[in-house]
Order: sequence, then structure tokens, then C-alpha cells
Amino acid sequence: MPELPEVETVKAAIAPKIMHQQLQQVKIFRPDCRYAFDKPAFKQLSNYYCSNVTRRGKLLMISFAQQAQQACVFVHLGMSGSLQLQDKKQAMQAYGKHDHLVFCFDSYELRYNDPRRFGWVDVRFDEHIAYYPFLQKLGVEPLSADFTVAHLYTLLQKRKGDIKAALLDQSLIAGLGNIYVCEALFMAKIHPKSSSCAIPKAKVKLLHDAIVKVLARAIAAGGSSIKDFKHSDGKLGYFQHQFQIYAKQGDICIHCGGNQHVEKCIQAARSSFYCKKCQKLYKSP
DNA sequence: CAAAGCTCCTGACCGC
DNA sequence: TGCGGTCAGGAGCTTT
Repeated sequence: MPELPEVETVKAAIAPKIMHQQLQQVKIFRPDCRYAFDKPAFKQLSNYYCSNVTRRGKLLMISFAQQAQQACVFVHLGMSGSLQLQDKKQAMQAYGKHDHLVFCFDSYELRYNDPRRFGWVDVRFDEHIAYYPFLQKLGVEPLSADFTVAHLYTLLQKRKGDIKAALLDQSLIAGLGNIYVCEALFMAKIHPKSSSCAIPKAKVKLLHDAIVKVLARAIAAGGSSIKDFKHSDGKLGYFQHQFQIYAKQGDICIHCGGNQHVEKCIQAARSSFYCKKCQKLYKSP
């Protein structure tokens, strides 16, 4: 599933290709993804130049400019969304069943594909860009200097619920999804059912470091896969990572070995994977 | 306001 | 081979 590292990888892959390219047109094949596409707004984008590609949490932002005017396309890949880059100089694949929206640039086509339609693509112009509602709700960027141990500790002290749910909450930390939350909690040896506010500060430091390390490693792994994506199906957004705990139920724990098996439970309507022996449960009194 | 529960969607997978 | 059932999850909404 596309979480922060996958979106960062997509950003790195498409940015050098579409930067400074002029957008000829936007093709909309399916009017109703998660939210209906604003057809007139996308039509207005014609002739704009791509000026930047950035990321905030799991949200990909493609900036455009046309003389003094600005525009920004927001892409959220949801669960099954992906972006596919087609080089116009080479034979292009036929449009697929789930290609919902296509950006036609001078030399490339950027196709938004999403079988489950949990994602969305939206556009805003000029002064409305900074006030995009989804952006307003996002919490701290975990790979920025603002994400400190003190900041994380303060956030967690205010929460009474499970640490798992807190880390998934995009208004606290932007970009973590189910997989990397499982991995970070395993690395920090914290049980996913621990109460956020009961985790001691020394342990919060381990969690902070685990979050940064897990994300950085995944980005490094995705980045190295970029070289190969053209040899596969050209799809951007999905890369195989080596998980230590996610989806490993029944396996032997790689930390403690022996006969301690990885267990699974459901939290916040999502699967959690953990080792009962390694990951300590902190509960408020 | 926090937190829990439900909903959207369809491809992949499993058992028979 | 086919068919029905189950599972996967991000974010928004509703309820408590």
C-alpha cells in the first residue's frame, strides 16, 4: 500500500520526467472515483507547465505555473492507486480498465490507475492551494526537523488510546500507514496495544528513532528499485520491501527466535502483527 | 474533543 | 473450472 516511502519513490521517479513539461490536456475516463473529478478545473490546466513535484505525508503534489498563475494537483493513491509514466517516443500501452485520469505532457503521459478507487486526484488554483482542506489537517512530517522526540512525546501524552491508532492518525504524524506502524513498533519493542500516554520517555525516543529509520530504509529500498521499474510493467508506486513483522503471523520472531511466534490482532479495523515476548505492553494505571 | 465503529471498493485468494 | 465467501485498508463520517 502506498505510504510515505512509496509516495516519495513515485515523486523521485516522475519529477525529473515531467518537470518543465507543458501539459497539453487531461483525459478523464471515469467521472467518479472516491470523489468526482472537477472536469472544468482539470480542463483549465491545459498549457500550464509543471513547476515542481513535492510530497506532504502520503499526498503527492504536482505544481503547475502559467505566467503568474499557479495550480496544484493533489494525488492520493489510497490503497491500490498507482501512477504510470508512458514515454511518447516509445510504444504506449493501451489504456487499462482502471486508468481513470491521464495527464498528457509534451513527451510523457502520466496515468492515474486505481482498481479499488480509494484514492483521489484534485486540483486547486492560486490562493486556494495553500488552503486545501486535506493539507490543513496533516500533522508533523516525520522526516523533517520538526519531528523531534519531545514533539512525539507531547503528542502521545495527550492520547489515551492505543499507540497503534495514534501512529495511524494523520493529524498527528503525516505519512505512516499500517505496514510501517507495525514495523516501527516492532523495532522499538512496543506492543501495539500499549496506551500512548503510558509509554516512558526513553521508550518514545526508541520509537521516534524507529519511525525515522523504517521510513528512511524503505525509501532507500524503493529508490534502488526505480532503476528496474521500466523492465517490469512501468507502474510506479509498488515496491517489494523486506518486512520484519508485517504479515508474518505464525513465523518465528527474528528478535527472540526460539518458539516465540508472531501474533496477529485487529486494531482500528486493521491487522496488527507483533511478538508478545519482545514488544512490551504499557498500560495506564 | 477523543475514540470507536462503520462504509466505500474490487482483486486476490481459499475451499469445495 | 467455477462459484461463493472472505480479506485487505485510508480517510471520512457518525455515534458514543
